[in-house]
Formats: sequence, structure tokens, C-alpha cells
Amino acid sequence: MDLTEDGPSTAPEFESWVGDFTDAGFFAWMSVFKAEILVAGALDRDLKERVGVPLNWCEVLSRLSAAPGARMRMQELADEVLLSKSGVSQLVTAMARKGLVERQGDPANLRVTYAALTPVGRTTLEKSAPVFLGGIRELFSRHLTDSEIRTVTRAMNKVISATGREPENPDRPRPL
Amino acid sequence: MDLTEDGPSTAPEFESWVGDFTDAGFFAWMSVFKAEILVAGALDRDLKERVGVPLNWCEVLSRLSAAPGARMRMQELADEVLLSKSGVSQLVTAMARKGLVERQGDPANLRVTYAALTPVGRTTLEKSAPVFLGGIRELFSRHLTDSEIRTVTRAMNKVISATGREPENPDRPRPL
DNA sequence: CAAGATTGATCGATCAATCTTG
DNA sequence: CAAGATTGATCGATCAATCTTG
Repeated sequence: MDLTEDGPSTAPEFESWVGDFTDAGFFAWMSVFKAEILVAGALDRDLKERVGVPLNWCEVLSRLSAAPGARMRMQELADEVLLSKSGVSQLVTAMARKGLVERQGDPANLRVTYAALTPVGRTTLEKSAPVFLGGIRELFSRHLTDSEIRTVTRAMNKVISATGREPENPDRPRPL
Repeated sequence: MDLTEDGPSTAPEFESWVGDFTDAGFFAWMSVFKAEILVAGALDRDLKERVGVPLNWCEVLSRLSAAPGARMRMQELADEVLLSKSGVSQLVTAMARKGLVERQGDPANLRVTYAALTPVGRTTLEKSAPVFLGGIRELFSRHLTDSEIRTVTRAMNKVISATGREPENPDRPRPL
């Protein structure tokens, strides 16, 4: 914990640096924490019920479809969906069992494995994407003004960057 | 999905109601999604490493300490920490095994069970709270302006309310 | 040995089934 | 029967260990 730098909303100097369960930053965090869990949960139930595919799978399908050749290295995929290497390995195994993705080796570099979208996977993506996007709108963005959407995005992207990860890049969108 | 009502950021009528992976609402959601996962993960690792207690446990301790009599019904606790009934039951069993909480029956109503904070639990809370709150500041609120904190809180609380849950109430804070 | 990936053990959470009390 | 809680089966994710290739 570095106490020498001051952020934008640091408490006055005569207060403890720790803050307490009553400060505004704490409630802001709690609001993000709860909103994410509730919306992601509802989204996941929706997708399972209406398309038979969990939120995670939907994310993977959408990322693969946006990648060149509709495929990605396991490592890279793990990074994008915020899963561990082993997590992605198991996930891809499960999705492959359903025929949505396919493992492909690279003859030029025998160390890497690609996860590749199959035609069935693409069809499933086309079915799930409207539910996914509609859910995000109904559960989340519908309740915010354009200005709030901009502020929230900017604020959360700063938080993401501070962890050393890349925020989502709107200039590299995911076409359907 | 209800298509008859219009929210603040609905697309123009000539566009599909579904939106696509490129719209601002989608990127706002992704930013919240990622930020929550990354911050909660870092917070959890921090707490485990420095206090030997996961984020969930810390939440439970803090909620119990804020409750009248430092105890809550299992049901109520489940609701506050966004876990299922069985989830809380197992969680309390695990925490009780470490002596942090205690199950208490109510002689007046034999159906309910209380989870009560023990003295050891209170000591653990006092050790973990600074790490918890410091982590939130370092990982999250430090990177936001006061104005962003206010906007994010208001926006996420609207989203939470729309799911039918209660946002955190700053007028009922959690004293340490 | 480092990079990339997988496997097996384990942990945490949910769901469905069950139990007890009002 | 409904409310409150727990138990057992199962699922998803991680970590540590292992395997293969550069």
C-alpha cells in the first residue's frame, strides 16, 4: 500500500488514510459490486433458459467470431475472458463436446493450440447475441442516461487500466 | 422482453431494438463487468494473503457487526451478501469451524437460526477492515473524481433497484 | 529452461430434495 | 401447507503438478 501518493478523493489529512465503511468511495464500490453480480446473474439465467448457453460461452463465441480467422490461442482467449489457463482449457473442452468450438493445432508451432469457432458455434452465436444484447439493454443501459453511460465507462476503464489490464476498445468492436 | 417502454438511451426507431456489440451501452456494461471482476479478485487475493480471510468472509463479518446484536437470520444474511440459502448455510458452517461466527437458535421461534459474530470474529474483522477499505481505495476509488464517484453510485443504484434489490443505504452505514 | 497447454485435486456456489416448525 | 434452514449431488473455476515443444 503506497501512502505517498494522493488520489482525487483522498480524505483530509487529519483523518486516517484507511477511511471507513461510511465513505462515498466505499458505497460507490458496493454499487458496482452489486450491480455487476445481479446483472450478470440475470443475464446468465436468461441465456441458459432461452438459448441453452451460459453467459461465459456467449462471451467466448462472440470473442472468437471477432478474431481473425474466427480463432484464438488458448492463452489469448483466457486473457480476454478473464479466466485462468486451466479454466479456459476446461471451458473449451466442454464447448467442443457440444460442437461449438474446435481445437486446432498449428503445424508451424506445435506448442500452441487454437480454439476455433465452428459453423454450429456461429449459429449459436447468432441466436444468443440478440438475447445477450437485449438483456444488457433491459437490465443495464436502459436505466442510464447517455451522460451516465459515458461517465461510467470512462471511470471503470480507468479502474481497469490501473490493474494493468486493457479496457475494451470501442474502435475494435465485435461485429456479428 | 418488453418492447413497449422506452428508456433514456433507446436507439432511434429505424434501428433494430437489439443494438449490437458496438453500442455505447454495451461498452459501459463491459467496463463494469471487467472492473468488478478485476477489483474483487485483487481484493480477495489481498485479504487472503494479508489476513487469511477471503472477501466473502470479510463481507459477512462486516454485515454481522453492523446488525443489531451482531447477529442476523440466515435468510437475511443470504439476501445481503447475494448468496443462496444453501450457500450461506455452507459459508456459516465453514466460518463457524474457524470460530468466527456461531449458530444460535431462537427459543421463541424454533424455525429460525441466527449467525452471530463471536469475539474472535470481531477481532478478525478489526484486522481485515483496514485491508478491505484500503484495497477499495487503492484499487478503485483512488482513480475516480468525486463527481465520478457520485455519478457511478447513482447510476449503479438505479440498475440495482431495477432488479428488485435494495441498493446499499449510506444512512445505515456499517460502523467498525 | 521458458512458453504454452492440459490434467487432477480441491474449493465455493447452486439446485433439488429433505427436514422441522408455525 | 408455507417458512426457514440444511444436506448431498453437481457444476465451474482455480491451483499445483505435469507434459511437450522451442
